[in-house]
Amino acid sequence: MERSFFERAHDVVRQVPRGRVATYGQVARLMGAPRCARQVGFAMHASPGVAGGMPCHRVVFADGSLAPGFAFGGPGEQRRMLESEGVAFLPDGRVDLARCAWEAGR
DNA sequence: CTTATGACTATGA
DNA sequence: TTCATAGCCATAA
Repeated sequence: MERSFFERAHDVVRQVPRGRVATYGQVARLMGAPRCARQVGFAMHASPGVAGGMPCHRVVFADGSLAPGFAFGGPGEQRRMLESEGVAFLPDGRVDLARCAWEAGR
């Protein structure tokens, strides 16, 4: 079975532990496509959702910003969900990558 | 084959 | 610091 780019992205995002966040570029690199951060984002959009085993809310921009136009029920909903998992936020409204950035194999 | 789109990232002003 | 633009590459038509 050939795994589409989507499925590979899903596979990597699924490995992100609770209370941790990963950047699109990081996910792309782990799946063997360091230049395909945008395609990862598109895969998230096309993902089955959190209920489908895809914690796409744990995937953020390289600077810790959350995805614009989010659709889990509202942008504030994603932040609430991440905080509920133990992710720290900065006063600017960005994720504290210095504390919650996910490292592969950990 | 080419063109258009996009939940990104890096760079410059 | 923030904002705008260019480059990147997979997928669809």
